[in-house]
Amino acid sequence: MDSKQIREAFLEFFASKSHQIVPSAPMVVKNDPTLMFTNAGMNQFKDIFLGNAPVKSPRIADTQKCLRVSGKHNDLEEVGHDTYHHTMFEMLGNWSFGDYFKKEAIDWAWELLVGKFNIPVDRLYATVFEGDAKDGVLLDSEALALWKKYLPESQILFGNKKDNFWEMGDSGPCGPCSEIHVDIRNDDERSAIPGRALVNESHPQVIEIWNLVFIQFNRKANGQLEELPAKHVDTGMGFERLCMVLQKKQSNYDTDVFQPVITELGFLAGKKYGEDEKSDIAMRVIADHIRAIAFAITDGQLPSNNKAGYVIRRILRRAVRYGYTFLGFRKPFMHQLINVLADQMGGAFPELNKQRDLVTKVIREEEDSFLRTLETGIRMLENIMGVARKKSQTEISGVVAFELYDTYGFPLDLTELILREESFTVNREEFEKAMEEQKNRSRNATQLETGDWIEIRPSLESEFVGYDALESELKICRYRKVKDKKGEYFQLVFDKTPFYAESGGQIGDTGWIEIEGVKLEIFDTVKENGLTVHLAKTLPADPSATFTGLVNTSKQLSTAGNHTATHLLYHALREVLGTHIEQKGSLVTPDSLRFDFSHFQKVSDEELEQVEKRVNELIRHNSARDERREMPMADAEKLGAIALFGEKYGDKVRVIKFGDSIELCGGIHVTATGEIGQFVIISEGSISAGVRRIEAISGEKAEAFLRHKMKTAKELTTLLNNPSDLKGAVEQLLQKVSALNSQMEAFKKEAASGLKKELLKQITNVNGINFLASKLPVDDAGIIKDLAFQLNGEVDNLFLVFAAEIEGKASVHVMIADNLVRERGLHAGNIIRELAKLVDGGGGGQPFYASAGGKNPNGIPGLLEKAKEMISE
RNA sequence: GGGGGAUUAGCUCAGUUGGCUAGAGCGUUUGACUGGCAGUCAAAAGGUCAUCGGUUCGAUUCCGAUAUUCUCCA
Repeated sequence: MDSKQIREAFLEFFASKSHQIVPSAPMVVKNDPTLMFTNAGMNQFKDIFLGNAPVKSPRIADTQKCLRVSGKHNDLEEVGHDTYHHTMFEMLGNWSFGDYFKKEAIDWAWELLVGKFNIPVDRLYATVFEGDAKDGVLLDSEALALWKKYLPESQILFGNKKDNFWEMGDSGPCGPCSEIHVDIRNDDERSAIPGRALVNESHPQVIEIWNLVFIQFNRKANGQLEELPAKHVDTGMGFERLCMVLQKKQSNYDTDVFQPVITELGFLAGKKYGEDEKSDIAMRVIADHIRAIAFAITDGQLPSNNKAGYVIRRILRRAVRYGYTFLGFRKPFMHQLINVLADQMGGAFPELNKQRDLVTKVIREEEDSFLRTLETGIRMLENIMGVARKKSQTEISGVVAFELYDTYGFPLDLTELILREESFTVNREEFEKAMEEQKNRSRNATQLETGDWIEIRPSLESEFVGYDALESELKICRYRKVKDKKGEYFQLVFDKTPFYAESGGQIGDTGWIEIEGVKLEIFDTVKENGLTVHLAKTLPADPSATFTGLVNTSKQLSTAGNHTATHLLYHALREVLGTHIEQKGSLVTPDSLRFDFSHFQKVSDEELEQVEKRVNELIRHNSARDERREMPMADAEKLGAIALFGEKYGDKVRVIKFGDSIELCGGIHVTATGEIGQFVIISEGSISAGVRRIEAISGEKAEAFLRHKMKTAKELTTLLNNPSDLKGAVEQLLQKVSALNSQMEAFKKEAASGLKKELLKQITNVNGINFLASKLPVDDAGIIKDLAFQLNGEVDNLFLVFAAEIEGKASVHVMIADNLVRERGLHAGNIIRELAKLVDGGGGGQPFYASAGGKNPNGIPGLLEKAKEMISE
């Protein structure tokens, strides 16, 4: 079976057991502060497990794109070195939400693996939770009994809390799990050492393939477990591993999931996979990472310099690093693999095919930029080695290596590699120490304490009523205190709320909750795991009372205007530039809007003008908002509604339509486009390869902006005596200024040359030196400097002192011919320090030229005298 | 969120006890050589040294803030 058939077989099997098959959620997670990427199949159902969302379908199965870069079983730096760990992988899973439990989960797992996939029974092992005294949980005898139906006891193992008890976090739903392991070693090895001894021992050929989690408890913040009323099943089977087992390979990378990319890579590098351990590792690293990067980008996460985007950038750089070191690539190469990848996986994940060009471009750009970073690092390393050589050291300080890594992003392994070639070593201990310090600093800075939720009344979902009202009666269901470095605040959850939580680029509402004339400020509203959480500095006196929630209407109105304007902008962009425009990001605040979209060139001024004009036209059409809150996804698609890549949508979606602009959107909008009033584009630019950003304003802000512009223009017109052609008048003015300037330059030059002639006459011979000391009638230090340099070029053996009064202060300059500096040991800097005392000032400079200033211009005559005395000695 | 860097010509970057009339390479323009192109040589243009404030006689350089950006950690 090839990988496509395996994926299909899994989904078909569970469909036949009345499971609803759902698409994979995006790999990039939104609305969950604890998670950046989907790292397990259950992530998209977290809301349901937490009880924040209702069960839509009791039985579900899917294949889920997951990304793991850190965690207890996974370290980015290890991926590629073995044959079965990955950054991105597919997790096949089946779920029961309060429906079937252990019996069906185990029976079906068996039916599929043994009955359908024909995995030999003697190669399978199951683990069962042994119980934990501290938690007061007994051995999972139910699971044990079920396994005994299929497996001899010699193939059933008991696992402790670490291996066989699954928890989502410090608190929340949890329960025992049962893992299925498979032994794919050859018969000789199997008879030498029983597979039983190798289960959970990180053996590459005795591996866990499927984990069946039985969620039956809820762990409270105090650590206690309570039995859940509705029990769930959550399973996950690593797709790549399954393919390895079924295709009878010894490595995930030997399956048809990775081989096409590896073959292409070998072609590009001129190497064959399987001939050299080091280049094999590099090829595995790249084959793995290219998938992670490509899917992250299609899910809307571009590489960037922080958060999730930075994780993607680091994965890409790791791959480039391996290609650079072990495959000899010196030019971008990763982007050339996208075509093969898209051909192979675009069927199951169409988003990859659709965005092939963008992915290629973005990766190429990133590769270029990292190769530049490497160049800079290599240059710096060469300097460092040069210094070390001079001091005849052979060890480079770990602090220096750490600086290279920490500040310039130059990886330690490359540092060591390059140093080794030149017979240097690096002090690793110092490096580790510096790293440890950095980690401690970060940890201390991110202390965040969250208290237990205090429940006032039970609630399943907090109902959002803000589409219809900006004011509503509400009750607090639960609250908790959160403490971070800056202070503490409270998170409140209401039974229903008119406050819009930050989502889809639109920032959260602010406002108040009021009781008997007392107002409590809500300073932000956010979404956490599908729950709308309101932030307040303090708690009300009686949290159990009924309040009136009041949204800050003026702010929200501006926000709504900007949000609708964003839709119109998107629409206009597609009209003017073409339908290849895809939204890549959006920020809607009361003050402005920001819209990122895919487009491969700069948007020209003409196009920008056209877009702006079109949006204002759409505003004047005054199209009324046509809102459908519960439209089935299929109908929305038929309507031609625009959806976002990387956004998770339910079966029922909200559709917002203004004229021909139709989008899936949960945000707040004006009732008709006319309310926006006005739309002005402020800037257009690039934020990454193939992605442009437009910033714009609307409504009152736009009006104020234009008024200000007009006022400026009007003031200019007045200043220029009301010319009929303002631009022409300014041009004329500029011309005049530049003509005057050059004239003035000429005059100045003439004056200076007159002055110069005069000064030349004043030169006297003192002690064989051509001496000149003069107070100049000049008010620009630059001219004095100029004169000094000119005279120095024309007169030999020159020693000159110039002084002038500029804006009530003294300015003094000393110039000494080079030969005098050399022969007589004169130093202008030292001399001027002496002289400057006479004008209550100080100064300095180089041996041949120095300048000084002083507060007392009356000292100038004395200063000039003193200069002569100094030279006469 | 915390730490460390960077911001100098169109681009890539130099520029240390604070004072060198701020430089290099590439690119651009012009000229010369050449039948033409490529090329070589010569010359020129191009800088609010990110912004604002402070220290100082004097700041690209030191200090502080802001913006942008890179990088590491969480």
